[in-house]
Amino acid sequence: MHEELAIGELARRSGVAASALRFYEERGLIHSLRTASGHRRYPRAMLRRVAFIVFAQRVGLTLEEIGAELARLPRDRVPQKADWQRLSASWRQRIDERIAELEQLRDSLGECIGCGCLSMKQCRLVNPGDRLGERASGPVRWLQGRRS
Amino acid sequence: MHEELAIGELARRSGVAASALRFYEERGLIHSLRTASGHRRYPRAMLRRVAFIVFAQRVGLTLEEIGAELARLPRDRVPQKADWQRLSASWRQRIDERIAELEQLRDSLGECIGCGCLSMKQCRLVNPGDRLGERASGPVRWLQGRRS
DNA sequence: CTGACACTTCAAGTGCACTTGAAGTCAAGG
DNA sequence: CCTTGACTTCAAGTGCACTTGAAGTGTCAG
Repeated sequence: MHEELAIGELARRSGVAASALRFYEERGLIHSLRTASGHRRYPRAMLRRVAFIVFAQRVGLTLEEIGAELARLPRDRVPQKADWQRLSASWRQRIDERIAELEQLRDSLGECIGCGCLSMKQCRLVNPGDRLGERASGPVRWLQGRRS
Repeated sequence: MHEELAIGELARRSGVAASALRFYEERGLIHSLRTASGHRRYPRAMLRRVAFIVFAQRVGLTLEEIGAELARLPRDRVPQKADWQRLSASWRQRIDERIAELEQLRDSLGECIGCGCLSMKQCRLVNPGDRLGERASGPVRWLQGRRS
């Protein structure tokens, strides 16, 4: 087993397509060293970085936001467990907010959907007061507050 | 207050842009009657239908899926509370699954992100065994199971 | 040396959910 | 009658996250 990974190997191990990895590099989310012939080589630690990207996407961050998070990692050394934990700490709140929204949505099924309150006078879904940590490209106002 | 709504009125009351309403009509999600001059007129019940669409999107359904759900509504009468509840009943499971995923994600923060298990041998995030009820256009394999 | 296959760049295409713009029509007040 | 604003259609554009294709180079087994 080699010390460094080719793009195909990283793709296979991470489950992320090679084209996506090149795209991430273009966007500055990951970096690569090159062989004399121009082929990308990744240190094994890149696997964890790609993992972070995938997880963060599931949490609902855009690639731009993920890039901003990754920029907070130390550049002078390989990130340690504590570094990753520090970054992902901010996810916790985001996840909790999204869970709260989904629970409210669930508990309101049949109540708000079925009733006449959707004219937005008194429905408790109208102003949940939480920001939604989810990529939602659809129309939002019932349930408030655009993509944040 | 008129018995029927113009598109601007429906847009204002629902918070959904008029252009989006026209788009929904094009996709068959909503329908309109026309005045002699071709302007759209919506019955007040359309407000609830649009509400359903917005809510369903927050739950993570695509417009195509929402259209399929709406097609199950009775066509010979205005949908009643029970009709809407029947449709949204299927959301409950979807919401619960998504909540479970988020909880697992949250509880694994720092544990899986920080550790070395992301080489996908033993990480418990790799095979959560649940289908993710979320539009996720990103790469998926850690955390399994593409968009459905 | 010859295939086969992995890799390279760059441009264009995809899917979803819309939005925007152009060009024109309709409705109501002054 | 004139203007203003809401409406109409149709085509094209947008943002995100990639994917696909073309044309070419590198690597390695036999």
